[in-house]
Amino acid sequence: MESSQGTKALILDVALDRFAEHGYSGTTLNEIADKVGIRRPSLLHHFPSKEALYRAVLLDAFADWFALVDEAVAGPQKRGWPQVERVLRAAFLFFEEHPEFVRLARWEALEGGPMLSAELGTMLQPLFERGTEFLEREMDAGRLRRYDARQLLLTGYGAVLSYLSDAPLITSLLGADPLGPAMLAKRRDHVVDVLRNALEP
Amino acid sequence: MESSQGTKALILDVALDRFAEHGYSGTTLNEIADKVGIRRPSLLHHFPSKEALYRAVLLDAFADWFALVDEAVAGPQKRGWPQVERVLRAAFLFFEEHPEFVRLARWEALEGGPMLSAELGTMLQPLFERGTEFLEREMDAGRLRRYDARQLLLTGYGAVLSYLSDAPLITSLLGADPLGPAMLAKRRDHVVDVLRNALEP
DNA sequence: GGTAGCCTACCTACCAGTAGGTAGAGAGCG
DNA sequence: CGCTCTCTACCTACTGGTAGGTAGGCTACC
Repeated sequence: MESSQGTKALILDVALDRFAEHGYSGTTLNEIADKVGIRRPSLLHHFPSKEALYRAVLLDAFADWFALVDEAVAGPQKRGWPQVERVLRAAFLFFEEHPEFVRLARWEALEGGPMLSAELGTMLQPLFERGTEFLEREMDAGRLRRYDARQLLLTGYGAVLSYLSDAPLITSLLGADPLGPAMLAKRRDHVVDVLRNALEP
Repeated sequence: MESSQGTKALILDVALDRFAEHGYSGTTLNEIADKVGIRRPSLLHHFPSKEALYRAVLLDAFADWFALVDEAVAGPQKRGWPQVERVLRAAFLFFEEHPEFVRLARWEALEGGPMLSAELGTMLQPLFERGTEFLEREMDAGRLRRYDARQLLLTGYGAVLSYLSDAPLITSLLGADPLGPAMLAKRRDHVVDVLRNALEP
């Protein structure tokens, strides 16, 4: 019971870390089991298969993300750019604090594994639609410059997540740790800045 | 000789396709050999190891990319936004025509394999620096709105490449093929649009 | 209270399958 | 002939997953 819960949670923790680091096919169960401190069969006692473990990790991670979005949207509703900035900053902060989530999502987006097309797609779609509708409403009201709302969401997605997921590459380009506090703050302000100038009417 | 050259080129071709599709660890030599139409040992006659093959593929792909950049920059130099748009559109077109390159680069950026930090990093850095210098010059001259030039380059990188590399995810969000001609044109114009509004003084 | 039965968590030993890579022989050709 | 290319046959290492067993805690019944 107690040790079970602890172990299971620990496995999920370690697995998130490894899958985020090396992707699904780049991670082995032995690797995870070793880090947890048990043998592979013991790991498979808690999760019936590698894929089941991966699913659990993915669903867990996205549950956190959905929770954040709900919370961010539930807050004091503003209009036009201020609301966009509010959500943008909340998302950025979440990603900063969950770098494993970002990389996990990126792997998933690249691989387009079975999880994605099936469950994740249908989980993300409503979110995407909600964002689209908000942007279109604000554009119609003239509070934001007009763009294709879906394209705009994808632009934000790319601008924010690429930086955080591609840290290895960006490190070698910038010659500095892109995930350090100073650089993160710089990045956050930059993206906000660019989008504000592009969006404010 | 002839068949050797042909086979070697064919191997590189197929390997690019597979590595772009499933990444390094998700691709097997058998998979490549099968598609080429030879046995794995025959493949290993042309490239001493999987890693060597991967290196060759990566270097080949980036050689194409560097060639394009040189060409794009060599053209009739303009100033301010028009030059940015020119290069941006050239890059976008190149990526559209080389979707395998985009995904390969993305995978590399994520994995941050040994290739990246060592060779690719040092290959991309001068390019990055050149872009930075151009942007800073134009900003100093007041022909572009002021931003952190490096951050701006990374934003462009993310906005363009995410869309093209994450096609599987975006398909399920958009409910349409993001790599179809119509969608590509839409994306191209959107990114140009956003950046113009953000950059023109 | 002791003890029999069951359950959870973990182990070692093993399975079949597949990964990348090697050895060596045969074919075709200059 | 020698050289290049390809093959079959093989190797070792390791993959995800299974079989079977053990230690220890909880519950129930005498």
